[in-house]
Amino acid sequence: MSDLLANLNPEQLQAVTLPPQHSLILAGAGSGKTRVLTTRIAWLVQTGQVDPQGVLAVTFTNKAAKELLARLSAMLPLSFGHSARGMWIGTFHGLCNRLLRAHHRDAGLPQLFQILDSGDQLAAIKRLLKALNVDDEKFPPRELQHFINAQKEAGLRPHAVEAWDDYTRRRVELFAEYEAQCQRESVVDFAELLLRTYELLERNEPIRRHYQRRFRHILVDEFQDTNRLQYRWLKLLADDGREGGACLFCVGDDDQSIYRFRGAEVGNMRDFEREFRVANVIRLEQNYRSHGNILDAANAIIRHNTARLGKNLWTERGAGEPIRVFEAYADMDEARWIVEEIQSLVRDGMSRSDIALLYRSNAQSRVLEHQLFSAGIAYRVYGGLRFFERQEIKHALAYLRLIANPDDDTAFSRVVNFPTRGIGARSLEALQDAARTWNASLYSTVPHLSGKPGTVLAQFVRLVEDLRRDTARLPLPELVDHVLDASGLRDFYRSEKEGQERLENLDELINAAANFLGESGADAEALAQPHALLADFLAHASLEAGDHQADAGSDAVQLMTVHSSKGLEFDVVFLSGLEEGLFPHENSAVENEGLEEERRLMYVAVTRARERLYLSFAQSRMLHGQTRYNLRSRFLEEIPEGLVKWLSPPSPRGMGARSGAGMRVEPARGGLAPRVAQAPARSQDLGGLRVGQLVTHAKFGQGVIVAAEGSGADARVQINFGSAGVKWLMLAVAKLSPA
DNA sequence: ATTCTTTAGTTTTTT
DNA sequence: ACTAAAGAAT
Repeated sequence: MSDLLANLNPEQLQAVTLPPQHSLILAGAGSGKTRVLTTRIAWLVQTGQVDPQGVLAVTFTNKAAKELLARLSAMLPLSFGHSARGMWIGTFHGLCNRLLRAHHRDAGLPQLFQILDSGDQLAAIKRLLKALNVDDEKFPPRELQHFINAQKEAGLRPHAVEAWDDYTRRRVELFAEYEAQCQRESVVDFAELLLRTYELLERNEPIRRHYQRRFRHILVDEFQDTNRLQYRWLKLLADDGREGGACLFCVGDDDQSIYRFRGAEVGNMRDFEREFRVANVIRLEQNYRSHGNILDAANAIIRHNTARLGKNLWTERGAGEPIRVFEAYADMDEARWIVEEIQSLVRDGMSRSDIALLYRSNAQSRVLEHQLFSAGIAYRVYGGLRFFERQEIKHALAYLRLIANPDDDTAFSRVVNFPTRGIGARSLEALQDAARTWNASLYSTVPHLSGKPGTVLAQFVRLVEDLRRDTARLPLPELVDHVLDASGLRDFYRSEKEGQERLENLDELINAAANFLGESGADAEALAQPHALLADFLAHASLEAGDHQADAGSDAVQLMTVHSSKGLEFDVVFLSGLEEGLFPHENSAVENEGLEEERRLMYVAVTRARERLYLSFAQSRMLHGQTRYNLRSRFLEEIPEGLVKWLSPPSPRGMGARSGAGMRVEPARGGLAPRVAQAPARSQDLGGLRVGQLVTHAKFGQGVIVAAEGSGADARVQINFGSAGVKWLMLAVAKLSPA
């Protein structure tokens, strides 16, 4: 046990050994958050304060859950008499799935209910709109999806939604129709998993009491990312914080809350503190990751935010290197410079996988990839399609879903004519109409159909019936294998010219099934029911879409958005595109507190770096097919000058005023040919001004000329004033002077 | 049923 | 500029 607590700093030790009371741990970036969480659990168990089955640990991602479990298993070896077995460790959605399977009857669901991922949900909504003859221009499916999820996350069923206008009233009706459709098809979307579980616990006292008594300690990771419903869910399980309820131990960092746009509610941290009368708030401020200069920069940036719980990171490591800042003429030059810098780092012995290239939006990866590719540097982009989201995998899963649950109309529609078997839109429309009148699923309506469409469809139904019969006694991997062949999917992709990779992925699906079987620890009884096991596998596929296509093993430079870099760390970090409009993103200006979220994002980006941090921006950048001229990001201004080393001489504020001369750090070769943007011919008469130039306006301050039109007395210029916005000004009226 | 054409959208993403 | 998805034509 002394082992367990050794090497913790005083704050970490305090957090780990807190008495059984509600606690909030404000864990700064790199402060050993996961360590505190795992050690706390291990300590509680080893000191006999709680049985493993009294522990519930909730995370947001499967990755985090796995890491928690792995580290706990290492800390609590079986020989000690305790182990991680019996604990409930998982994501909110994973745990809800588990609860709903266990109590499906009380939750009003069939045992083999299926889970819709976002794509499935969207398809289901589109199908619904079509069936109800709703104009999808007036009610865009995506918007409706967002609306429905927002209601569910607010804990509202259709009857409880307040609608003041006709439009919302109609959306609420559609919400109700959507719910009816899901119930009919025995499917559950992500938000429904949470809401259903919440309602189950709220309405069913015996079940609620059972879990309230069982879980003595509830630990929550990344608490700043919880949404309203998740917070209420926790409150319910912890019996509202009452005497005798579970202890809540929430770990989070309000400064790293970057998912407001998808419903995360930082306010939950304050609410938790108040509603649970949290006496123990512990700040973990010692950072074990980054050098001093990097931390100082991060602290300086985040200090500009007002709504904070307050925290200041410090380190015992030295100041380290200054932060390197580079200004490029164009996005291409920026990328080229980054690549040259990487080449020199690699020459000095740095491994590529210790280098990360971060950017605000995915579109920015293109230029970087292009330059890396030409230079022959191995790189890996995070954030593409994930395994279970691939087309061929989704098709295979749809067949499997039909075996487990023939009423799943989403799965039915997906593969009824894939591979094509002559079932066109007309036949399907007839089937949909019939299904509506019979109030039954598409699958079960087929026998009621007559005529030619009836016979082709009946063949499809027979195919699925055969699949179900022939796989009833097969082990899961063989079951999948059989379905791939009998469905014709394999044949289809074999005949496709580009089908090779898809075939490999299909084989990989068999491996995934085998792995799942191995990890599930299914006993003989479970093995005897392959179709129940199949339902579990399908839930797994929906809940865990698989890794992004990144081979962790290979030595490649890592490219990703700032969002997906959260939780990771690298020796060297390049943060590119630090320009107004890009980072902070222009859309954030109109959002409530949007700028503060952007700043938190910047804070996350900066704190990813261990040793060295590069910040760069470009005067001009191609975006949506147009060259844009941006000012440099205000976040750069927020870093104290003393921490920074300019690799190019700093221009007044932003850019444009400088010509190509005087670049202090010359790139090895290729050069950064001064690439002053060519103004369009029609805008030459601008009295000495040109597109891309930096100017000063009495009221709006400094800005950069983005475009121009007209001439003489009519000449107008469009100027990007950064925080003051983008404006069209008459040259004759506005007093502009070159900055 | 396949192939060509048009159109809209293009911040961030997990479950 | 580029893509994905819907629509129209063959």
